[in-house]
Amino acid sequence: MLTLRLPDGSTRQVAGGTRPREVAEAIGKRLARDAVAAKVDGTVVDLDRELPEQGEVAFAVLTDKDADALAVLRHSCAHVMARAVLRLFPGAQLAFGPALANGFYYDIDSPTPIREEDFPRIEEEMRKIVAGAEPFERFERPTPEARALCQDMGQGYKIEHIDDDLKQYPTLSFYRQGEFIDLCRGPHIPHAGKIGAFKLVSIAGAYWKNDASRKQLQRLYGTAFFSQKDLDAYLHQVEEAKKRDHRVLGKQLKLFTISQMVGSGLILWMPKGATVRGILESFIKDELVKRGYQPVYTPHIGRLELYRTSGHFPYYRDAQFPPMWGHDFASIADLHLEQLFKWYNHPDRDSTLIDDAFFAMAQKYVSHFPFEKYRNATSWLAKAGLLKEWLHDLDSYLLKPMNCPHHIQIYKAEPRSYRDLPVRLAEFGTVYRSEQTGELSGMTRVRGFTQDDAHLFVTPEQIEAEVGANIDLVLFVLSSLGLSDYRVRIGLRDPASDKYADVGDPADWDKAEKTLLDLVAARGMNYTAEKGEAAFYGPKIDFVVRDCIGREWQLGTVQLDYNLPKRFDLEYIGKDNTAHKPVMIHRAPFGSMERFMGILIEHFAGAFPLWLAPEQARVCPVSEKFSDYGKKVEAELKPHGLRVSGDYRPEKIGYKIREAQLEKIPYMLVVGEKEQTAGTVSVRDRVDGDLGAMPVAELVARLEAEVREKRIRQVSTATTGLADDTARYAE
RNA sequence: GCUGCUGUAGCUCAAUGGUAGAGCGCGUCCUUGGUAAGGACGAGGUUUCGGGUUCAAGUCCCGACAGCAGCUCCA
Repeated sequence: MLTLRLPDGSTRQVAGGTRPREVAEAIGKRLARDAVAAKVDGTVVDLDRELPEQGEVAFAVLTDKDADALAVLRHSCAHVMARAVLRLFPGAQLAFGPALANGFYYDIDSPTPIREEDFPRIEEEMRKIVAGAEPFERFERPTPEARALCQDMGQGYKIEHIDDDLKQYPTLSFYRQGEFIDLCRGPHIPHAGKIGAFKLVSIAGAYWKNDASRKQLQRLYGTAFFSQKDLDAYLHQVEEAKKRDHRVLGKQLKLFTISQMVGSGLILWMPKGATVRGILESFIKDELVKRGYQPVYTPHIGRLELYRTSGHFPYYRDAQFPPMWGHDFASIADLHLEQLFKWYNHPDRDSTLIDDAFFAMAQKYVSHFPFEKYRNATSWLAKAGLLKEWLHDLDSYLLKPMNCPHHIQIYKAEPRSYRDLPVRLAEFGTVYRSEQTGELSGMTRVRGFTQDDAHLFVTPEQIEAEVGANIDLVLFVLSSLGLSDYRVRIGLRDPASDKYADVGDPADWDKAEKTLLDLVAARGMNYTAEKGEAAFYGPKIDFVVRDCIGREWQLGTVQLDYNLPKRFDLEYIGKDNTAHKPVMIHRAPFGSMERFMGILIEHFAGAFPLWLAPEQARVCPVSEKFSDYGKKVEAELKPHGLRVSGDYRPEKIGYKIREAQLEKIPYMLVVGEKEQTAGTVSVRDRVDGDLGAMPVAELVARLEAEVREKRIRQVSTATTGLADDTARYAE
């Protein structure tokens, strides 16, 4: 006998090996009809999976009301889509096809590429399959047989998956639906007829096993719901979310622009955007003064030697703008070195061609390069080595990819005593990174950006308090702006990755990682610890938010670093009158002004709270006759530091209101005959509408209070994910 | 960087291989008004750039550049 603990708290005795379907039938006809899957001790299973023989389990029948059921439905819909594709694209091979937070995808390798034009006929085929309402039938095979079955079906990726990841299991499960069989862990809905509505969304490339060195497959995205109504609501929500896109609003509200003449990924802040940014910067600066930071300014470039010492140059070469070599030959040699590597990856290229071009250029410029040695080198590796070595002896300047090396030099500029620590050096430091073209995105991923950066040099005893204070600072900043929809990620090193191979002592890493984990745990914060997410010099705590289409972006960050102090040989004199190594904390509560602004635009849907609004109020005279009075009101508000403008065009009041409303100006000040006579203004609130007339002094008091309190009246927190990285890998 | 899609007026978008259009915005004039769009007229284009096919290219082909979506990357 098996005891089931039902969601209502009651228990029920059933025979061992009973199926959830039978339990549902026993409970009620309607439940049996609506059942989609079941949940046993937190695990979602098919309705036909046998329950344990004995003991006691938590048991629930899942219907279309449960989020878990929706995920099952979507995974099943992925199978339906794959089945349709196999019918229409013979020879197509299937890779992975999981459910996502808002839909599903299936990675497919088809001999004839699938195009968006094919969506209607794939959907048509899917409709037929759904109408057929055939059941999803689970069966298991011993792993060698399972492999053979995949071979029979010509599904090479499934075989590779078995060989790579599933060999340790004695048996593997498949799901059959009509002629379609797929290696799959499940669970699935009882039959395809449960899929009430679905839609293919997009198609994109995706690498097999997420590895850029492997074959690129086609990833078909779709979504599915229990009803057409839910699908329509979702699509509507997606459309609404897109209206908040900072790239759209940034243009509409004249906050920023990007010019191809300046370059892609380089943000030009327009006056209104710059106003918001300026206020945010002042806000942070005020906090930093209170928290014992000292301002510094450092230049935008630095010697290559600086970044060789810090490790940035060797580690992130690809992501940096090339060094400004002091010697023309160096840039040629640098380019040549790159070509050598390319040539190595494409052995069909003729290396003598590169060499000839190289020599022709090189001999014009330089005599102290070991030409003979280079010519006689027998392997590409030897050539690359010579070039590298020679280049390494040359100095140059680099656009700074990070601020820390500069700040470190300020620390080093004077002898430090333990009495001076912690030293907290802060700067809105602008950095440049040559991000891959495919990565650039509005303000959220750019090539030049300003970090609200600071570096803290502390004694080991101070780490806990200082990291803790910085976590608090980030939380304070986020809450000041009403940003509550974020997650906390602790980035740890991945010992298997060579990214961390040469930097730092494993003991220091362990110590640093433990410190961060302990601090966050002590605060009771929810977090995920992710391997391989650490910076190359140390672990970090990141605050991650989502944009309007569901992509995740790191904003605030606090990073602990034992390594750069060693690389730069930093020290302070301790109580014992001997030199000690300080520990560094890198931190940026906003992250970058650009990215933060982009997220903030979406967060407020462009309707900034009064304290941030680039234009706080606009005077709108009812007719030109009252322009003079309007200008008088404007002049009375400005000395209070209020950002006020006036609309004195010969337009009707309705038109002026509409424009101000679309520009998301918090207050519209209507003045006409009545106001002029009474010496008042009629106040229209962006959110609440007409507030009636009031004296100017009352208006000033009202606005000043709202600014002082940094009052937030409207936010748009609902994010709609078209994409989601919490994919459930149910193969 | 990879795969796919896209690139037409300041913005959003039309235009079967045959004279490039609309709405909004902009300018001028009329209108002087009471809380989300008054009216008239007008200016505005090397259809991203470079090649090619064709009697003829915004339209078809190739390449570059840029944007979008996804993948990879992200100090």
